[in-house]
Amino acid sequence: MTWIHTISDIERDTGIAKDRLRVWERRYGFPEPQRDDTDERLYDDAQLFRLRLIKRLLDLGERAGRVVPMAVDELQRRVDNAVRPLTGRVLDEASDALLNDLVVMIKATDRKALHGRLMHLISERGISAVIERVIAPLGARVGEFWLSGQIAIYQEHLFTAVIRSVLIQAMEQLPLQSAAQPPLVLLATLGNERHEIGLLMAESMFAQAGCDRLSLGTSMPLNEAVAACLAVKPDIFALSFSGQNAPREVLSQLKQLRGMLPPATEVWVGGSAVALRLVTDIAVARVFTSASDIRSAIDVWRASH
Amino acid sequence: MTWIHTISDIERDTGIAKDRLRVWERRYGFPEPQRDDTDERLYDDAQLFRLRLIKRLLDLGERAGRVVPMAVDELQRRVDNAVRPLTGRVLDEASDALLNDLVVMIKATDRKALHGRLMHLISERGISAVIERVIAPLGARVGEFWLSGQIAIYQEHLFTAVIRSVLIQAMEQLPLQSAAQPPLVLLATLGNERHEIGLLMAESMFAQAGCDRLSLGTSMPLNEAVAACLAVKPDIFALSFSGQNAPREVLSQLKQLRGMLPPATEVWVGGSAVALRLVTDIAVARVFTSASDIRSAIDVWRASH
DNA sequence: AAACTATCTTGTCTTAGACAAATCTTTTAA
DNA sequence: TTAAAAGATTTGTCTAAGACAAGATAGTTT
Repeated sequence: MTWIHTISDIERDTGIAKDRLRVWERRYGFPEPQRDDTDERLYDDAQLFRLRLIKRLLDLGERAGRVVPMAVDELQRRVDNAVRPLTGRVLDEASDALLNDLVVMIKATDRKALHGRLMHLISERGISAVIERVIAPLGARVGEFWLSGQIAIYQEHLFTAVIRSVLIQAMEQLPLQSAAQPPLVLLATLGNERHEIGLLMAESMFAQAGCDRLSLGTSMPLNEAVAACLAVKPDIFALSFSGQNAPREVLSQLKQLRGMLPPATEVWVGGSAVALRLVTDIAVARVFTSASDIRSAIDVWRASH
Repeated sequence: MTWIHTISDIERDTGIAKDRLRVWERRYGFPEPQRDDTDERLYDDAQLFRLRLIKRLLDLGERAGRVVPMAVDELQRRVDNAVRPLTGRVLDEASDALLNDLVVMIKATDRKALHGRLMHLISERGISAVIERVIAPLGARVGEFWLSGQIAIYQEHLFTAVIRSVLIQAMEQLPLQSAAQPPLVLLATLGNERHEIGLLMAESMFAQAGCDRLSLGTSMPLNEAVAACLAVKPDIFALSFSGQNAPREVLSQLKQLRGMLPPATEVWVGGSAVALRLVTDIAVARVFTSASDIRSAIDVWRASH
């Protein structure tokens, strides 16, 4: 079954504005959609798919003039290359098999099996190990499968729903550590970032480290995030960025943020590392590439307060 | 402090597309923004505020030609009139004072007090009573305060965060009712609907009624929601609509949904009643105007299965 | 190598006109 | 009197090509 999409559909599905699509067509000759009887653009599935790849590469820092005219397989190759070093941290066979099992459950929308398996894993190995070795790489795989059309949006939502429920349940079950003055962590995701899983994983790690935490949820406008931070006065402001974010955008947001927050508030960021490699150089925020680092960072923080 | 907004800001903050803003200016003479040195539109706070009121009335079913040229106080009056019958279910003094207390906490961003007070109320009166008499009307008030600029977006997010955490905690604490075959409820919010609280309240009610439930979260595209429903095969598909939704839109979505789902799957909808009055007439979904009805409806459902 | 300048690139804004789908109003028929 | 059909209006979104500023790249100089 092949579908026909209007320019509005394409804008919604890819995040590329209508103006931008039209100007690409004028300048680079792609996409050149069919027209209906009133001369309005009608895009097909192949164009949508190619545009998704293009968007991904643009978010990774490529320039429009270079990638827009590129053929599909070339685009695919480049996306794979860019993504491999992140997704494919060499895994042993057992872990790989486990992940495959879980992916099969997601594709079969077998939420009960997924939920049960994950809860069992957590009780066996502990929450932080499962986050780092199972949930995080699983999230990356799901993202890739979605990009290549092997997983539907609703399956991704179901996956998110299951992870959300698993992690919340696991957090509730953590023993109450009544430290005298636990650090207060404010969590959020900036701008258009709708990926909740990264945020949940971070929150779980903070929970396990005995922190007092408050999550603002996803998609906070920058100035609102700052306002919230000034009002709540957390010790740490933790942000999560997925691969969907353009590196430039991330960097500029973080710089602005740092400038507007009191120096005493630490800014910690985590997520897919593409965007964050840039940040490490500039001392604008503390970058976490691995979930387990949060634990030790909190210990250090505690020691110095 | 008065702020200047570009047309993109206005689009983001009000949800009114740029084209629409320009054509209103051309046709109705409002908004007529200042221009910068390159002739680009610059809107001020008063215009933004008036546009928010206009958007609200449009969502309530008014037509653009009528409301766009209207003066602010007239707009305000009409919004108040439209909203009163929903928000203002006559409250006794004690309840009113309680709500005022809670609003004060929100304005002071005192999340701990809010969390504590709500948890205490729940342990005292039970989750469903608190949802119906406290959280639901509180949500309505917060929405109104946000519209009139007395509550910032981040405060609304904080409020949502606190409610989310309170309700999840309360759900976890519910006794495990191991009925033989609990009904499976799939929950979601359609389209642009980002209001999570309604969904959480519904989920809590289902949880209390001993249902097996799975929430897809907010903003599911219609066709994806259908796909999810076909895959999960729930007994009940529960949808939440806030006042942000245009009645027509809601109705058309529900009709489409009903047509695409198997007849055995019941569709239950709830939320601010404006949009839903329409639905009651057409037998397309079961409408809930009060949270407590869910409980008895589930009992009925159980009896017949 | 760092800093400055100039040249491209690229996204977004501008204009006014056209049109289809939705909604309202009027007319016609049962 | 009510219901259906027809006509008129409203309204959101599309179209075109041009302009421009901010950002990125390349070239030059210190």
